[in-house]
Amino acid sequence: MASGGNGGGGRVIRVLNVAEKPSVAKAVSGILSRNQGGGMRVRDGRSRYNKIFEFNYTIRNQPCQMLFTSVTGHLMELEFDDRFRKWHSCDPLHLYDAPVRKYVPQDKLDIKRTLEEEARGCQWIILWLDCDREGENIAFEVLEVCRQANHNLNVWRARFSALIDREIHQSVQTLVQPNQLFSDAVDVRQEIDLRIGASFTRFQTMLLRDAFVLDFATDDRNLVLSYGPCQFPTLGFVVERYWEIQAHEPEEFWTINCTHNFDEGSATFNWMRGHLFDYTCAVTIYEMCIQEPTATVSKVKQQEKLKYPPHPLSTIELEKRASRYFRMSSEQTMKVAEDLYQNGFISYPRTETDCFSEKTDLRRVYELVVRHFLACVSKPAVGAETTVEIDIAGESFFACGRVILAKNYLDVYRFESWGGSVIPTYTFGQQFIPRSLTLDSGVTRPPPLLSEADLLGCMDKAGIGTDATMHDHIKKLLDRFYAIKDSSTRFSPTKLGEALVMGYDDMGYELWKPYLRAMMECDMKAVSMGTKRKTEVLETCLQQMKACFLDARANKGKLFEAMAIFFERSNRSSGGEQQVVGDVVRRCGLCLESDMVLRQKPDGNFMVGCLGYPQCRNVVWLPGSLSEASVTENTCTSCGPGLVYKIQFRFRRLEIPPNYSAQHIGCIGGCDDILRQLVGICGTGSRSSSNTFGRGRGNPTASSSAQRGNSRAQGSCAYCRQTGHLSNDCPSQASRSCTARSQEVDLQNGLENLQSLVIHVERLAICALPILPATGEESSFHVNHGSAIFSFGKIPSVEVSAQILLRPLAAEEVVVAKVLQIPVVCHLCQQQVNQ
DNA sequence: GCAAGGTC
Repeated sequence: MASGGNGGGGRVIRVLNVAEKPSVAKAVSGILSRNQGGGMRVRDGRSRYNKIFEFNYTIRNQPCQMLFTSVTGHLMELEFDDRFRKWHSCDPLHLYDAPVRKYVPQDKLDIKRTLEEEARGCQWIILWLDCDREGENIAFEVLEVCRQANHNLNVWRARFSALIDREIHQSVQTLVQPNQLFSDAVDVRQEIDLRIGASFTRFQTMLLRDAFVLDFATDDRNLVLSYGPCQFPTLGFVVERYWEIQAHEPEEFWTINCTHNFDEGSATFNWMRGHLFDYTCAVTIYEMCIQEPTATVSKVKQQEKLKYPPHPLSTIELEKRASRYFRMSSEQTMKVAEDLYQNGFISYPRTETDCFSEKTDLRRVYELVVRHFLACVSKPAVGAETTVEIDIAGESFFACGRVILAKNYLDVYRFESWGGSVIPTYTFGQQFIPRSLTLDSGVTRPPPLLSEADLLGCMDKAGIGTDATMHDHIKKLLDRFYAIKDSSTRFSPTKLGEALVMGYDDMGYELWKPYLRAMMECDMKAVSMGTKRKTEVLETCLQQMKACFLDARANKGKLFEAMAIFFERSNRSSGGEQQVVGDVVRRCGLCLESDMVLRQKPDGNFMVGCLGYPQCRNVVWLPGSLSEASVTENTCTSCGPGLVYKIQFRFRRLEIPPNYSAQHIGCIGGCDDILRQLVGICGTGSRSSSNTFGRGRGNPTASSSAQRGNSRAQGSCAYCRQTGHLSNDCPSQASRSCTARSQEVDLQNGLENLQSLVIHVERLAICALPILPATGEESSFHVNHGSAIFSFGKIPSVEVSAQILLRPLAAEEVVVAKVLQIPVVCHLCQQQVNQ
């Protein structure tokens, strides 16, 4: 370490030390002051929680007078400028550009004053914040406050991972500089979370709250329908499982069971085949067994089995187990853990625990923590397990028996058990006649609703929230009336929660899935590693989310439709008008039976839909920026079959780019470039699976709200959304890949038809950037493919709008990427995957 | 009245 500019020689310098929480300030001061002359003194700061410890210490031969205080987590918060704070102060869209500022909230002002006062009298500052990204960000918050009070501070960062003597002494002798990149990554997260959260929350609250009778809320005028990048995916997990259960169709299966009794006892033998769904097949085998029922022992295996104690308790594991064993909510568990920590019984509950108090306490969480610790350091339980296999008429059956030899850790860990079962002794080749041989039937059952432990597991796996915040997100679902928890701590969505997820799902968005958060996490990592710049990530992400927001707003009809399934319309809003039957635009090319007419939806968006609805769901959605539309008497000379009447459009000036005219006479038959471009820029009134401008493939009913229930389950096919098979086995896959192949050939043969390709990509995308990159311009965007993130590199020499996909890449998209010669590179292995 | 992240 360089010698401090204000230090030098033997003169004692004053060093301000700041920890993230009072307990760390106290613990580190205790370690550093031990065996130092003068001992340790404590005095109050302006905040009653954050004391100041004083002692002498020598850093690299420099005698120091150490002042050690703390903050309590983040010192600052990010907020919009005052003029954007009120909900009706601006269009929520502006929250993507509105100025934001960091400020010290009222309840942290006393800590700020302490820091300012103490910093004035010091030459050095050592930042002892936790060594993670949030800690680094807090370090810069502390620094900002202290530097304003004293410009000449010499700044150092202590890196430590445990509050043990050796590590603390070593870290203070090898001080480093704070890491700006780590802090930048947190700045990015904060700003994105704030802008997305506030814009979508205001949007959906103001859109839906007054439009429907939300009977569950006592005061629905003050209800907030919040959206957040963590709370919504958490809700998504709950809804997805709920839909999976709804979609489950019980299926009868058949199994053969065999029992054997003799002097030593009895045994139940299970059929090696498990069960069969084919009754005829099961009956045939059963009859074979009945005719030759003599059982011959074909295998006897004896082995020692160990049951291992649990791993040390992490915060999430503590929450899961308390929920499983005691049915305590994760929020309640964290409250108790916090209390135990405050009273000195357990170590800090929000980070991994590596020390345990010897004191005892009757509180259940404490008992769990202690017993868990004791189990961790105990020996595994030991059992002797016997497996016997028998043969009856060529069919195999097996039975297992277990004797517990030593309970070991199970003695102390009373929350777990290991059942034993005794079976008689069998020898190889032994024969016997079973006591019973039965053909039994059963039905498949759906998975259970998600338990709190399941939900925590899903969040943990998907990286939603941190160990300190997961329980908050779960509680938020309950507080917002998005989900309920039943008496067995299992979660199901409320009508509101289901409607919101359904609405976004019908738009084709996966805003309720964890991919967005995963992508943000990926970007944050890139910022903290220095491979991407903070401004670049912020700009890209917010631009994409703004486009997504615009698109969601243009498709708000889908949210309306989903809400209307569950709730009565309210007379408080003006959105309840009936749809008017409009003028005929053309004959429907899908059902060939009805006319397509121009209509304005209750939410204001325009569409050209088939009068054969609901039997025929052919629809063409028009740009979201339309204020008026009327069918003219002019017909298009290039589109067909049959007459296609042109439409007079009037667009909202502020919602279209300046180089487009607000008045336009256009055609929906597919020839109109201007209309197509405006759809690309402004989005449409819907993103239903029906095609835009009547092109491309479309399963006209795939995402219809009316089909809900059976089509959304996790177990349903990702391609056709039908149940009964997964995407791997999709019967439509064969024809689908043929389509993809022929399309590939078509496209390769005639890349002049690029417009349809652009539309094709758009239709599949979750949200489209409104800005078209210039031809050949370098750009990049990400694609989440299963668990891997792909990035599209150079935009090829065609005009195609950049996309951001928040879901796995479909086969057709891979073809599109291939045809466009877009390299798809795996972020994880850096290999090109579509060569 | 919005987010998520610290911690009291």
